[in-house]
Amino acid sequence: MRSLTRVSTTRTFKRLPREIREQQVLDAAVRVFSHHGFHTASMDEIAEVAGVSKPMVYAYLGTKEELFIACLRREATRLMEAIADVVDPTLGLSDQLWSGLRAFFAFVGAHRDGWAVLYRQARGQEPFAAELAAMRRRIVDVIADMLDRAVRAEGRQIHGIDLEVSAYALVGAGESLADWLADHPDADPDKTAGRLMNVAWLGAAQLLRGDVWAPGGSEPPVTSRDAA
Amino acid sequence: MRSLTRVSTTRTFKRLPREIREQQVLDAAVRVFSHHGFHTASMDEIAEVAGVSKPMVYAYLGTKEELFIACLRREATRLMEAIADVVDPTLGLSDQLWSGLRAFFAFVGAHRDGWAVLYRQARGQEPFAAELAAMRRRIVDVIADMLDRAVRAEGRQIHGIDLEVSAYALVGAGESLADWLADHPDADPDKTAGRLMNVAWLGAAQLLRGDVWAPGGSEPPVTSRDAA
DNA sequence: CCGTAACTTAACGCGCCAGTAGGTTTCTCC
DNA sequence: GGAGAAACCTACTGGCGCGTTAAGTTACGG
Repeated sequence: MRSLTRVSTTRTFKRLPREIREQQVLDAAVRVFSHHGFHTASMDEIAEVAGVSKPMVYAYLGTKEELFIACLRREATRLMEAIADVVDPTLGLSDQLWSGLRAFFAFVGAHRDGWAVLYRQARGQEPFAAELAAMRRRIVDVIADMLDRAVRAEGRQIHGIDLEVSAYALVGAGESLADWLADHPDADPDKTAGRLMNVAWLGAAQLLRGDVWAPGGSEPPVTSRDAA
Repeated sequence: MRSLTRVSTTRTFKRLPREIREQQVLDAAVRVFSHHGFHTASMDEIAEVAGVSKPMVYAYLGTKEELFIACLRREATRLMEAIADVVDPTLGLSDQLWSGLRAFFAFVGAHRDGWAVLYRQARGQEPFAAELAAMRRRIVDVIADMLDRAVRAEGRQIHGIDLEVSAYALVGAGESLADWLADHPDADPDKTAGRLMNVAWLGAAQLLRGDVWAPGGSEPPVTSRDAA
């Protein structure tokens, strides 16, 4: 049974070391996953986009699920490193936050596909959601710690869970704006970071000072304003 | 060809009007979708959980995709109504926000599955993400409008896109905390709402006053470019 | 220029699941 | 009490895509 294998193709196949191939496959996988979603994406398409045959994908990266996890880890690591490279722990809280946010939005602006995989895909699909949640938890803890140190530096204190929830809100706002950024290619990452600082940090600064919003009266909750 | 239909089962099946069955199926679908995700969930399981045979599901709610959309719409409608029922447009901005947030978190606390479907599932799966995005867009516009009116009431003005992004950040923080709430069954929805008010509103109040955060040494990030 | 390892194409099995065909039981209303 | 509709079932099927294998082909090292 003669199978019609391409006989006279001039196309020549570069032989590349495994590491490079793996990165190419991961690149393709991130793109395909981000466009189609985990389940809808097909391994055949990923292989094709990577310019590699399907058995290679399986040989190097394993099953579809393992491949997706590899994508997750790579993108998350890149993101974390991009931020860690830039944040200077000797600086003040607001400066740390500012530089971190700038790096964060810059990364998302430059890796929209990766962000889509991390944020939109992994969050819902249960095997991965847990892993993703653990990563976010680490970030939240870092932020909460920063807040805590800043508060203590002012000689005051905030209850742990309040800190955690505040940090969670900040992280959530950041993720949400990142999502917005991913959908607005013309938007400027730096400006987005600045806007988030405006909304979030001004509020956080109040918190650090000990100002608290109270639901009681119907008056504007403003803090140091001439009281009504 | 004899098909072995159950002949002598004593088990009798309650016959219920279509409307009730539909709700039961939707309840089951929301539960299953929220646990497994759209693709991983099987129609067989939904039917089983609903206590109904599969053809019933198809007869009443249509295909899997249509069923999911029905879930989406029902949960979203419930959520919107829960909020709209409570917000009094004659009140001030902060009170509207506060009552809206309370209703929002109360709903999420009481309908965790529904929230999971709306937020974690629909956001990633492409046919639905667009629909969901449109809903969020409406909410963002409402918030941005509230901010805008409040700012104008103070005789000032904020550029449209800044308003939009600020509103987006607030909504994102809210969604994120709702997510947190869904994972912490013991947490108190009202307290969570209060914490978000603390972080977000105090910051927003500053914004309304015209205060702008500026990075330590370098250029100012955003809003009122009166100076530069 | 030969052997070997990196690749390829081209199948295929198999499980899973959306969706359907067709029959049976209860309700309703005249 | 009977006819027609509406509620409900069991049991199949068709297809798709993961994961794998078999057999051939090209490059590279010595």
